[in-house]
Amino acid sequence: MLIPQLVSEGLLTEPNSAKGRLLAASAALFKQKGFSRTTVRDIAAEVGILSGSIFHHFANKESILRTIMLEAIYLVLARMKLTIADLDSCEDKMRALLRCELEAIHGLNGIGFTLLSAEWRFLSDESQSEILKLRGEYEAFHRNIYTEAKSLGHINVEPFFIRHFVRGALIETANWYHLHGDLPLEGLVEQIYLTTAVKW
Amino acid sequence: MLIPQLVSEGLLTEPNSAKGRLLAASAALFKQKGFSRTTVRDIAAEVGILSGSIFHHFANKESILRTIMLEAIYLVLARMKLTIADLDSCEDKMRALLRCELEAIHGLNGIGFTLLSAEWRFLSDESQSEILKLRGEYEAFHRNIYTEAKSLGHINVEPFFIRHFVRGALIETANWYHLHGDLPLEGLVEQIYLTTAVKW
Amino acid sequence: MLIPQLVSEGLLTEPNSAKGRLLAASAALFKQKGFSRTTVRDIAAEVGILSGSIFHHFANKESILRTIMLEAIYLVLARMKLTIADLDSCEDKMRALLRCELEAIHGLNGIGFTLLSAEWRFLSDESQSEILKLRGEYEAFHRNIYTEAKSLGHINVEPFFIRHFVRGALIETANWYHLHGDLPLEGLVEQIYLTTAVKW
Amino acid sequence: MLIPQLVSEGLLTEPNSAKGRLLAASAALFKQKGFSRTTVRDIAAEVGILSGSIFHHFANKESILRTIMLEAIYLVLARMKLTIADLDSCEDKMRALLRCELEAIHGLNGIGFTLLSAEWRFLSDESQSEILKLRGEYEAFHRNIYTEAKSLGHINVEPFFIRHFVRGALIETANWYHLHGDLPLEGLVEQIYLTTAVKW
DNA sequence: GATGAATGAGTTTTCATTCAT
DNA sequence: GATGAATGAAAACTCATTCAT
Repeated sequence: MLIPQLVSEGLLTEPNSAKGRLLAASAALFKQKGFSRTTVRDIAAEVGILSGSIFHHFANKESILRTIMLEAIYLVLARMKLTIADLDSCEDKMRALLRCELEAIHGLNGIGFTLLSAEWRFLSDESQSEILKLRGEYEAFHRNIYTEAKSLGHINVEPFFIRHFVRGALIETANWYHLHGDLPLEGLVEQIYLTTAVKW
Repeated sequence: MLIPQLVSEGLLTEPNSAKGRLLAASAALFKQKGFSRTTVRDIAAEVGILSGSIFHHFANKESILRTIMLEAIYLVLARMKLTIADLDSCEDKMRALLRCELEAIHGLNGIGFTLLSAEWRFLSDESQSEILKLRGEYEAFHRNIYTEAKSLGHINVEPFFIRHFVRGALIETANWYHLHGDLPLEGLVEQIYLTTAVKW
Repeated sequence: MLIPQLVSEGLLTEPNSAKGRLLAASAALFKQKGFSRTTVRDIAAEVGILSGSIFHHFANKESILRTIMLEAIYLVLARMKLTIADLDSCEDKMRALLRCELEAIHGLNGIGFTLLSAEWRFLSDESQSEILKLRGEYEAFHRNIYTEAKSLGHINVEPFFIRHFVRGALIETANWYHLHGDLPLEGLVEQIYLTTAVKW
Repeated sequence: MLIPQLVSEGLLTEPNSAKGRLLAASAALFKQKGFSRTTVRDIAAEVGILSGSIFHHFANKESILRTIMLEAIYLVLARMKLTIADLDSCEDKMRALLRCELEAIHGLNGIGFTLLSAEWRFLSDESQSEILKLRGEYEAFHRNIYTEAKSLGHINVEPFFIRHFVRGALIETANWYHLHGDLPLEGLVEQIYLTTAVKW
């Protein structure tokens, strides 16, 4: 889950470093209270330092958010590629991607994807476009699978639309689905697959 | 679109009153800049009064947001019931509801539904549960239609799941679909209908 | 208790008039929440009018307080004179005055004397000196009795001191003595009398 | 007068620290103008910082008042115990306590006790009950001496009553007695002692 | 790297008072 | 006499950020 390779490439912060603990604490607080209502003092208190010391590690509060988001996407991208790598059938890949995205949304690795949409607007314009690029790569990955699926007759709606619909449906699960409830993640994947795939 | 009946019932503020203008301006600003980055001074300036005067009408900034959201739901609920009223076929009703919700999301009437999810976390706990009640009523309405649809064989997934998926898909359209682009709203409705309805 | 004569002399407001109800409500609120934390809106709400309307009756908030205090002193002065009028023995008079002041402090007539000391500092300088004059008259009255008592050997401390001590002791009862508790007012009077009068 | 022991126990703020200077300035201003009419800007200006900086040390204005009051009581309690420590006769102790309380009331050490009663109502409910506990300890101390005095025949009124009366009389001295006038504090102590002790 | 004190501009909020209707 | 909307000045409080130590 940690993918040390990303750390060595500088894309992920070493989780045990001061900076890493700062990021983890911030992510948790941003998720819980929202970016704008989390103060740097909150974060510092969580880590056990004083607020001024934060600025040895980050230029400003926004850059903490930006780093969190960037790392989240790098992580998901890497995981997605790893997961797909040894799958052949298109249907397996579809299901794998659904599962992968759901895991990201529900925070099975790292901070949880919901932060990205929830606090998106608090990023500076530069940070937003920096992340948009990565997101483009991420979305292309998904769309490609649906394009293949369409050509094979697994779905009957344009990849462009179906990917948007599916993304919305998945993100929304953050608001009602609970990981440790009755339905295992596998089951949720199946429900979505059932809903979108061709039926007869 | 105005539904004067709601005004006379006290559920909607008279749009031409001082309070009404305050609400409209606030909603527009919240949508544009977000709740936390809209100052009461911004709002006051937009309406042409001084910031202190706002508190003649609302106890605090949060209660403006709360009022906006409450009115938005009252409005959508009313519109939904009106729309369904003279439809018979279940398929027509499903499409009508899809269209109705999309109109709400894209702000065709009143403030626009996206505000509700985007700024939800800035409501006080009390306001949140007040709105959750109304939302319950709203969701039940939708679920009922899907229950009917399931029994008629129009869909093959449990109403509970399909409603959640559809809601997510619809809300997400706020991030990519543009009202005045190539695809008319009717077409968007059809794409979602196609995606979720039974295919063969 | 009402002393209509004071009303006819313009020293007391007719309690059933709008102004009178305003005064009563204000006094109650000032006592409960303090002058500075009682808003004119609070007062207006209590009376059932809007805050703006208060200023038809009083020039400003401070003048409400001033009027309340003035009336309180007029009332006590009048009651004191009435009470003393048909008493002969000095000891009876001492006890009568103690009782009279305690009744005033515990609000047996009108607003209650504690307001005077508690909110004194919120009066304008002019109001303060206006009231100080009346207070001088009031204190002289008390001191005269103690002067007589000293010459008769009922007390063994200078009237100047004893009056100050007694006033302090009486005012403080507001913080611990309860009218409807075990000790009747008469008993409290006796305890103070016992404490200050000559013992052997 | 400083009682460094209290500082080391964390009950008193180091008077030379930023927080200590803030407290001293606040106490002086609260005494002079009252709590509600002292602004945080007043306080900040007195100390030579900007108003916002106050909130680095105190959560809000009320907590400044609370701290002042708490420290005042800790101080008086400590002084009282120190004073009594090497006295044997009950009459000496009574006089010593009278003197001790008068010194506190007239601000001979620290802020002055009058602040406690004058601004009491501006404390939050929690702060009030926090202080009430300490006050209970303080009053018990006094009452114990009077209990002893009663059993020795020095006074002829129940300790419960006499303590209340004496406290009232002492507090009221703040309104008429001046430290540097004709009567030395010792003389004032004697007058009260004379008034309350058994006479023959 | 961390501290702790302070900044300073900005925020929401308060509220007595005014005044046209 | 009352209304209700607005004023406007001042209040408390917020908080990311800076910086000397």
